[in-house]
Amino acid sequence: MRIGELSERTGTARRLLRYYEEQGLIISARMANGYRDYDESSVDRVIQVRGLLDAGLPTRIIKQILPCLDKPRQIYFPDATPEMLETLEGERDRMTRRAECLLRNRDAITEYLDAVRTYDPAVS
Amino acid sequence: MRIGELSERTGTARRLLRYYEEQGLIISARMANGYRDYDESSVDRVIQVRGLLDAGLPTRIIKQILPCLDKPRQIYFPDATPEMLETLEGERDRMTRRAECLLRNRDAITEYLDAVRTYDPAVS
DNA sequence: TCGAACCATCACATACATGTGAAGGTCAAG
DNA sequence: CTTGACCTTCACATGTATGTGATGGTTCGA
Repeated sequence: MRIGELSERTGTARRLLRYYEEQGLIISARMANGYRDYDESSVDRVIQVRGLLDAGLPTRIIKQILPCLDKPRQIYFPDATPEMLETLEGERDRMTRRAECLLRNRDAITEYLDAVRTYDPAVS
Repeated sequence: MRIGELSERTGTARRLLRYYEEQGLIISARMANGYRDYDESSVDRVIQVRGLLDAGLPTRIIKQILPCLDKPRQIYFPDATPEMLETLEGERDRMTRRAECLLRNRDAITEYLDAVRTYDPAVS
């Protein structure tokens, strides 16, 4: 598919799709006329990337995480250097802390909303 | 305490503490000589703020969330407008999605690390 | 009383993700 | 064959969080 369709299906500006490609987060083939050509899997990939960006990860880190998500994983094993594995461990732990922070604060918001509605049921 | 101590205890640059104050995320009293004066609760507050920033929330949103976290919550109730509550609900849901995304990807990293180590136990 | 270590404000710079628009090529439908 | 809707690259602009440094006031110990 061309960039316009991918853009619509992922809700992502064309500009950003090109940017993600420049950052090595997605890839595209090229048609004879130079247009980018994406396959179906790009849709999920872009959604993944956006989710991680929204959760505060920079493209540099996302790029390192992506190989972990390619499902038929047989390939790309030998690339893993010890430093890379250490980075991944660190990021994994950081993601855990981030998620915990989000859930903790989310629960506080829920509590607050419940309290407000108990105090004044009219506002809900 | 003065800004230097708060900076050390939270691992946050002085510059940023002033910035957070400017954005309405923390407050400080002033000493006679103009120095900022923080109380103990500022430490937790700053750590909260940093966690949320790291998880991708902008200061604008954090500012709206913070009142939910003040523990003796009796106060500040009547401020809650319906629009504010709607915003909070939206952010709460967004935080849930973010956390899920993080955990999902974290698990994929863990799986990957396990697989790599099964393949080549030497690298761990 | 001098110097070091704090503090203040202000301003400019940077990294990153994103917006926007110019200048031009491709292609299909009228 | 032209128009409009795509696509390309390039470049400049923006917002947000952060870094860095200048300039000057305060405090405290040698």
